[in-house]
Amino acid sequence: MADSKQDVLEMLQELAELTRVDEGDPQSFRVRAYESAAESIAAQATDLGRLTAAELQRIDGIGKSTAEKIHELLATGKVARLEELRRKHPPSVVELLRIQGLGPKALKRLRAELGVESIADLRRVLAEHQLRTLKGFGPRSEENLALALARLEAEGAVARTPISVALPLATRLVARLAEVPGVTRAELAGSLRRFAETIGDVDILVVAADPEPVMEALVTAPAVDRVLGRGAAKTSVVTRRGTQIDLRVVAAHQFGAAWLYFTGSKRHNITLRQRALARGLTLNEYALSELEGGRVVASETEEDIYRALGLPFIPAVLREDAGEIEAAEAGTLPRPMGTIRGDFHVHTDVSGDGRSTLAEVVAAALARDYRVLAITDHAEGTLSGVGREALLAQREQIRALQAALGDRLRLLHGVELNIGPAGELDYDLEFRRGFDFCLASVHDHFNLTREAQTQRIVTAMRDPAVRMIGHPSARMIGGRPPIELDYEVLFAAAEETGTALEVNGGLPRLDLSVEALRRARGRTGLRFVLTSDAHQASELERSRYAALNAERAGLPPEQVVNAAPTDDDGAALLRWSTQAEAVAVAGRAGVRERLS
DNA sequence: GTCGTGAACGACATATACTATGTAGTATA
Repeated sequence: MADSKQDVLEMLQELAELTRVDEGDPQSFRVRAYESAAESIAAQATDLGRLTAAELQRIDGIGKSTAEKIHELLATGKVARLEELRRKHPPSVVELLRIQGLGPKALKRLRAELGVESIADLRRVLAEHQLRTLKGFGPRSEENLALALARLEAEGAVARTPISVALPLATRLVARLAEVPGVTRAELAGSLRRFAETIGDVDILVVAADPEPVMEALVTAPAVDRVLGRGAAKTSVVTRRGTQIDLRVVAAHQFGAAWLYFTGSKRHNITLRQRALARGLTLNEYALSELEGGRVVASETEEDIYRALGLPFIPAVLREDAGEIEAAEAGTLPRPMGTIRGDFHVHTDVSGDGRSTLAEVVAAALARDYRVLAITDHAEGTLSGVGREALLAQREQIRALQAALGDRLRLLHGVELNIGPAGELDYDLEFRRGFDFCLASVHDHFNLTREAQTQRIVTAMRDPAVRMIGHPSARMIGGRPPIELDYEVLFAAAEETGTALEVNGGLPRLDLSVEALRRARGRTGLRFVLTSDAHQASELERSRYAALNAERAGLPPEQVVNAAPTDDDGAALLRWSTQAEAVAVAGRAGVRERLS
């Protein structure tokens, strides 16, 4: 029953969608109830199949009716109410809702008054100019629907954009807008600022007295394909590859309120606005003001607004209405990661896919004021890997460089081992022990069973030379799904063997994921390492993304080896890396004794 | 649909921009 949760989620989401069509009401409370039930289920870690109806109903947002539907689904594979809705609203009708600009109310009227039951019907009605005969519709509605329909057919389903694609695009656009004369500030907002793995659109906020040249700069950007809407306050465009960009321009004194609003999440905003109302205040994207009289209480910075609502500042990565507002009130918000003082997963051009020389990578680490740097090129088991001689030559190079560096930066000669399908590792134990630092990662055999995948990694953890597991799920956001893993077993083995787990900051990876890291919270024996997995010197900055990912999960900094508090100056990290060397030489058992 | 209060019923997520039509739908966080 590994996928029962996914089945239930899909059932609830389909119920919500079909009920929206059924009721023709964008504000339906029934739809909202299904959606909120789905969110509660999504947050559940336990296997739903094991829960009784009574236990299900104890979950917030799930009552008698939904509990029964879940049981019905798990027992029979079907839900009568869903089947009924499916008959009433066939896929050809539901598909119509994907047309931009066509909502549930218009859809209901199109069906009732013009008999539109499919995209083909809609095309016919548009061609015969029947739509403009309906009250509330005119020639422009016809024209726009026809355009939206053509686009939908050209593009198919619009997928969400992976952060690895969206962030570089958004960064370029922000830079372009920042250069427009009169612009005093340009910032990323929305789900990108919250560091979501995939994003629906790019949100950008600009401060300028005159919005006109800013809007003009956006609509004339080379990547822009078409303009969805353009006004004095906001403009929306779509790029050639189908990513929507929303731009807002505000006055400087409104920046905080606007950034807060535009960053979201939507649910976080709604909860904040409710909180404002409870205090006799109202919050919109321009200001927090008094309900009576409208006097502005705060608007210039996000900090001001949170303070006026009786809250400390909540970092953008936590704004999901997943308990962060309550935690802020109680003073139990997770603390941010400290300054990163070292990296333990870095490639040079010794790896087939590496681009920078050892000297370039070391120079970049020095520029970042790192205390420790582990060079970890690929072992021979992967396509980009190298044999013993190349690695031994690299070791000589590193030792010589270390002598020149003195104690400014501690260099570790490491290696990224490949974990075979049965947990086998490159070289032999003797050779592996010769490294200062071994991390081991999965690079192939992605389709084994959950038990086999878990076992191969646990086997690698038990190797005396392995100190860290790299990108444990091996996923690529927007590309390859994660391998199946039993995280309970994985975490227990990591604790038992003292093996650290990587938080890989490479944007296609972000592995472990936020979801997996959340499951690790509370396991105080687990240790994590933020890494860049850099393949060129400039990519060392990706460890910052790893930090954002860890913060998003609410991971305590003390469980993260290389995110020590700023006043520590890397001393703890040096101890840990020295310990790593000890592990490589002495093996696990000896170190456990020394640590205890 | 769920939930809290009181045992059946009302409340339930806010506030705004843009567009096309002439008040309301759709969309955004």
